[in-house]
Formats: sequence, C-alpha cells, structure tokens
Amino acid sequence: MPELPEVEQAARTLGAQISGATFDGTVRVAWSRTIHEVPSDVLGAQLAGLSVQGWQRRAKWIVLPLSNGMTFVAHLRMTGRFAVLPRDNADDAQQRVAFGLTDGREVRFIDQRKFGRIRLLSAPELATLDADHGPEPFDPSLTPATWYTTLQSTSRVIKTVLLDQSRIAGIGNIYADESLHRVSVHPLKPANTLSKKKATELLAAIRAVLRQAIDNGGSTLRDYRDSYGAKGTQQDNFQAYGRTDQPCGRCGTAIEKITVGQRGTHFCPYCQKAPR
DNA sequence: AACGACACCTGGAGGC
DNA sequence: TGCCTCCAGGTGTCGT
Repeated sequence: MPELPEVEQAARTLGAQISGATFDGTVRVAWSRTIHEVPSDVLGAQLAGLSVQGWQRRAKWIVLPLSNGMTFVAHLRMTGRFAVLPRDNADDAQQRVAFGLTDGREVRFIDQRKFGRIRLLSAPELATLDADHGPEPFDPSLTPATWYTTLQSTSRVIKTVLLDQSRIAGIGNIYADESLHRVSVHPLKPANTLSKKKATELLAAIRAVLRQAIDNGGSTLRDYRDSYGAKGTQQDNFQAYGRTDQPCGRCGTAIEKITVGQRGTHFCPYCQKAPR
C-alpha cells in the first residue's frame, strides 16, 4: 500500500490519536516476526511508562519519538495499518500486535500479509535508519543539481532508480509510474541518459505527484487505510498506474503494462518513447 | 560494489 | 462450486 503519501497520512492520523499518550507495558503478540521476535515482555518492559512525543515520517517509516529518547518506528510494507481502539474492542483477525496505553486504549497493528515491521530504536539505531535512505523528495537540499548528479551516477533504468530508497526516499511503484508518465519519460530509459532539463522536470513531477497524493489522503487500491480507518482518494487521479488498456489522458493511446525490476509498470507507449 | 532474482505472506480475481 | 495460477502500495538477503 503505502508509499510516502500513505505513510505520511498513516503517521499523521496515528500521531493525532496517541501523541501525549503513555504505553503501559502491555504487548499482545499474534505474529512475532512483526516485532522482530523480540519477546513481548522484553518489549513491554522497554515501553512501559514512555509517552509519545509526536510523530514524524522518514522514507516509508512511521517514526514516533518517545519520552526517554528512544523511538518507536513502524514500516507498513504492503498491507500494514494502525488502529487505536479501546482495549475491550474485539481483535481483528489480521491483527498482529497490540500495545496497551495507560488510558485504556490500545495501539493495534493490523497487517494481512505479515510483512510489516515494528521496532524500538535507540538514537544511534535511528541515525543508521536515516543514513540508509536517500533524501526526502521535499527536502530543499535535494536540488535539480544534486538530483541530476544522482541520475548521472548509474546506468540502471530510471524506474528502478526511483524505487531505490537509498537514492531518493519514499517513492514506490504507483508514484514512480505516475511521475514518469507526467514528464513523458520511458520507464526503461537509463538514468544517466536523462538530460539536465528532463531530470529537473522529473524532480518537479515527483514533488507534484506526491503533493497531490498527500492532499488526497493517499491512494487506496484495496487494503490501505489511515490510522482512523479511512481510505485515500488519490487512486481516482491516476494517469498511468493500473490503467492498462485505458486511454492516455494526453494522447488517447492505450496505456501498456510491462515488467521492470519485477514490478508491474504502466506507461503510455506514445508519450513515453522507448529508449534507443 | 552493484545488480538481479527470489523470499517473505495472504487473499482476491479470473480462467477453466 | 472448486481448483489453480497470477497478482498486489515493499524490501531483506543471497548469489553472481
């Protein structure tokens, strides 16, 4: 589900519900890999008495700073979502972990495919997580010049580079396709063959696509919900992703689907000319 | 070092 | 209806 806009929305709606709340140390685990097999009593002991200081997002990670300097981080992967509910509410069949709060509620992590992960990080571990990722798309330090340099540094195809979290953080399969369609760049074009002008346009397109998606609460294809359970609406604005055989909004040519780096990839064969 | 292939999981959709 | 195959917002790991 979740790319930058969805994670941003999930983090915001989780933070809105539990900023200031305190973990009571209760941790109920239905799928231990979600918490990296850390024993529930160990994790509970670490969390007990800590309060949530706010919320952030780094790449596709939800980041909740805690009152002792540690950080609660979660990655939703494909199907993860949070819910904050009274303790006596029935468990969801796909619920993997629940963290008790001192106010009688629970922070629940629901995740059909079980790929999502939650951890408690020390400051150095958080620094490592940060260092493992490239710049945030909206970071002012990511300039047309630095972006062009990044693209020049590899001959991998552009779609794959957009998905490489160490080059730029937060873009996933949907918004990669949408960004490339927006600037009429073929997904198989080698990154180092984009002109400086095209690279600049692509950066602007990435920002525009992500901004619109954030403003629309992200995209819900099937599973994604924010931390209140609400769906996003950005899927109604897709120009390429999931529109196989439907007309391109610019030229009317049928959108094609190919596989790039094992990911379904949608593009307009007329607007986005194949590289030679 | 960098890159591609595969693993990790469940369940919905579509073909027969 | 039932079975089977394919596919999905992601990324960690392993082999080349």
